[in-house]
Amino acid sequence: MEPITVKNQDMSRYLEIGRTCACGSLRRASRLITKVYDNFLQPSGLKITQFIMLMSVKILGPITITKLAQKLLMDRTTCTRNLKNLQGKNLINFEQSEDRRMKKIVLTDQGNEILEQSIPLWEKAQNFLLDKVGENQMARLVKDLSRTVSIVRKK
Amino acid sequence: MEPITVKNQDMSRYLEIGRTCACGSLRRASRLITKVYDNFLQPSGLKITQFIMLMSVKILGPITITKLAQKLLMDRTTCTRNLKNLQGKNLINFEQSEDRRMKKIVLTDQGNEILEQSIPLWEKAQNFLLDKVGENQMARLVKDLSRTVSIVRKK
DNA sequence: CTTTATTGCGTGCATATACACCTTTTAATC
DNA sequence: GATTAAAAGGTGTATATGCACGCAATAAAG
Repeated sequence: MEPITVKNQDMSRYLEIGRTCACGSLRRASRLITKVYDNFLQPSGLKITQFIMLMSVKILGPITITKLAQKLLMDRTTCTRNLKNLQGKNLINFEQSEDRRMKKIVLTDQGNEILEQSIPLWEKAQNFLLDKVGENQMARLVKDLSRTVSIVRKK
Repeated sequence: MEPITVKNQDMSRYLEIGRTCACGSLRRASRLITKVYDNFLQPSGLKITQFIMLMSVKILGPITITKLAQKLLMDRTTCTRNLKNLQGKNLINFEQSEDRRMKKIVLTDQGNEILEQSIPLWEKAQNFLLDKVGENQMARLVKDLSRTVSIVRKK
């Protein structure tokens, strides 16, 4: 019987890892929730990532790629390519700056328009979750995520 | 003054969306935490996604692609391609089943070995987070994520 | 036993993500 | 002012992600 016992012990260790891995939980949830938002946003032609980037540019005004990437905790080169997609859809554009190393990202008129149109769709997704998960639960989750990020980023 | 007032009102609306979007929070956190685990796992040659998939195959035994994808809340075709990478590294393989539609995923010997070797690296990452975030905080986050996923998945 | 539905899987396409490495431009140092 | 350091950005490569569509094998319906 011993081999079986040993095997079972090992298995419970693996199960424990599977249950407790913070990254696994995050990525699983991220995939699921992303799909929810993407589905609701579909009529706008935007995915939630694109919506978030447009919204960020709207809020942070003309901003450089590097700084936007920092705000979104995204690799700069990821940001570059995501922005290129948005430029291809005519939703953002790049302004040449005085400092010729950098360019400033700005929303186009069409970008503003699409963003405005997609906000109600975002609200539908958000409310769908609020209804299901509960307002308190959801607020706590968002807050905990934000706090976790702050702590982990601290050097 | 009115145009400015209106403009500011709109801006606070955008800010509110940016702060409260569950998907934005999740994806930001997911990017950051993924990087933490990927860094710790680097000596193993695995990324956290691959580690999780190997671990899942270890736990769920010989399992079909579709069922593994369901467990991981991952699109089946994503699962297929991720598995193809792992097969390329000789970490998993496919067994032909009686039902010739399906194949069963199994760990190779090398897959078992690499998984075993990478567990201490995963533990380093997990402990790094536990230290920073705190045990209770982290447990709550993982639990909340799991609960959220359960609720959202319910039809 | 044929027809139809379902199940499991693969591929093409597009987006998202990040690392390594490189170029260009500005800032700092001497 | 020349040299060096730092900052901003781009490209190549690789992995991760999911949708639309199609194929083959099995199960269900008639």
